[in-house]
Amino acid sequence: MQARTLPSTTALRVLVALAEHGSASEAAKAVHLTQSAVSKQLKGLEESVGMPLFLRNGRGLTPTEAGQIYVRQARVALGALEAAAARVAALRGSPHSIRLHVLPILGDRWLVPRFSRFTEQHPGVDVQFTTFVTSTMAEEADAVFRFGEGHWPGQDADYLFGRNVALVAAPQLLQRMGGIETADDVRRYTVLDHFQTPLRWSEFAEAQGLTDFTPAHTVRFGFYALVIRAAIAGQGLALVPRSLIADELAAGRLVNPNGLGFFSRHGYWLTVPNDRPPRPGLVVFRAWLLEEARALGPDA
Amino acid sequence: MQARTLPSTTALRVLVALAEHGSASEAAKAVHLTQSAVSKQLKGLEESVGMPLFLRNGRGLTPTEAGQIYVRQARVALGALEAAAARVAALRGSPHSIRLHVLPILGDRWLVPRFSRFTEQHPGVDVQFTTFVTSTMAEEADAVFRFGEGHWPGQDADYLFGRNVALVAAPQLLQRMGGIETADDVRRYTVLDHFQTPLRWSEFAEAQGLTDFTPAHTVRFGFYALVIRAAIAGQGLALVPRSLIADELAAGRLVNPNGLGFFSRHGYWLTVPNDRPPRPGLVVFRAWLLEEARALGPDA
DNA sequence: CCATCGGTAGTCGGTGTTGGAATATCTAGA
DNA sequence: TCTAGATATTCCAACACCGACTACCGATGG
Repeated sequence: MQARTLPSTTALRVLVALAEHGSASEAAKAVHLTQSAVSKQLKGLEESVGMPLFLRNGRGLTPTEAGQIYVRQARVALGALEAAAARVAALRGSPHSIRLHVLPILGDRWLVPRFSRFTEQHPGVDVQFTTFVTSTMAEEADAVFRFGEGHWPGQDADYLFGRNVALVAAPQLLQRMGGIETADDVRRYTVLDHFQTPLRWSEFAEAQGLTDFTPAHTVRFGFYALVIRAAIAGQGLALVPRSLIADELAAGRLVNPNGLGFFSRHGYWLTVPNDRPPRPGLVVFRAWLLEEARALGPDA
Repeated sequence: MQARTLPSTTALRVLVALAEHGSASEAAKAVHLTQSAVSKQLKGLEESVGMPLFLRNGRGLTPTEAGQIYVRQARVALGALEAAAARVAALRGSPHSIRLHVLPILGDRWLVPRFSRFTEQHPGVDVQFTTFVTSTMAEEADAVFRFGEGHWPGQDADYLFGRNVALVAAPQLLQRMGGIETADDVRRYTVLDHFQTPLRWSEFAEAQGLTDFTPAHTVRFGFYALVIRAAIAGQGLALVPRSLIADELAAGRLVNPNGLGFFSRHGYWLTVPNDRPPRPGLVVFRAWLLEEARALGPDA
């Protein structure tokens, strides 16, 4: 009943990772493959589809219209599979398995890098991650990472970090555009934004006492990873939680002119439904997570 | 971000085929693999999930609770991929590619066996099948096979066949239970039914002039293939369009006691949306299809 | 204009997966 | 117990896939 062979699941993961990271090299890291493999997966997929899914622009990859369609559907497909795994795990009801719903940027930049330490300390706890959003996903998870002000009905929320937001840019951009001394200088720049956290720039303007804040140009992205990527590429200014870009600041790929930034009302939280007793594994995980967050310091 | 490896897409197709056919051997035919490969795919899937997905009862396979969850989600995943292919094909807009939405039983038993003749005669037409139902699927298809009375708003419908319904049973069952002379004898039997065409038995009773028709027992299935399979296995009586079981009747695996049956108001139709001009390929396909249907004879 | 840098594409070889054929095993039913 | 019809297993060949490496391409900066 099938005309051609269906794409493999790794091809789907590659596709989604490409869309989220905008580059084969970075997508490769995310899916634990090499750039070569990612490139070939994409090529194979494009051949089977019969048209290009991503545009090569010498500076990364951007999805074509067909690519966007495929990415969206790949997300649905992968989400379905994760949901199946989650529901079956719930069926098994092992008290030491927990299901987490993680925000992509948080998983990539913060949780995964330090998660190996947790598995070393607690080998008995089986943690299942999920990053794809399907309608029922949030309810099925034992704990959900969320972005917001800390109030969600029916949820106990523990603050992790993310309120300390820094204004960052690529050093070359600042050099070219003539530096940033005060917040007012920001007006001359292109600013980079994220669809789902659109309040950042108005919060920034408010915190800096700026009125009539209208940047020269705004570019929006669907994924935070792309915002960071664009900032590194010198495409504009970004507002990013400091803890997410510690590496880039240390390496000098991004700079924080004059220490400009602010404390946001919005941050990253771990939420647990308060209508059911927490699983034993979850208690352990939450304790570990909060300890890791505390290690970032009081102003994270 | 993924704990274990995700199932391959062929594993998903195998899973769905298993659920629809209830047997590894038949599922193998449906997905164009051998029974051996199907068995191994299932085993691999169960190992990665960590619990059995199907119960082996010596007479086929029936899904466990976990299996049902996985089958449902696999269906969603495969549907998403098919939708992606369909939407991209629409994007490409090749006038000679057409997208069909086929009922599983019709595809398996009627369309696929004779479809090779079509591709021989019309190599230029690229036909894409879809059997999985996702919300938007029916709208995206250029033509849809439907079961009903022939009236759908906004659709032009051509009758194919399926109104000539036969009462069938396995010969051993009749032998054991003492044969069926008149429709009245049916009351003593277990009858097999399909969730989505529940009117068959009441139509039958009405056509035979039976009042107070309450069979000894009713067993319902989600797929018509399972109804036929159960009938062959001697689990009860079934009402099936004659054209779908010509092979079984000819081979004696099923018999039609006393020629009992009736002409239903419901049959199989090909419907085409009447709000857009049909694609060139579709015109060719429809003509071919109606010719094939006419070849079944006037009483099909 | 050229060198460099950061990225993608292609080639080659080893490895692991997968499917088919044949066979063993199991179960229900006579 | 025997048989028919199903599933499970074993062995093997073919293939897909990944990784390392190299080639290549475009943008950028001197």
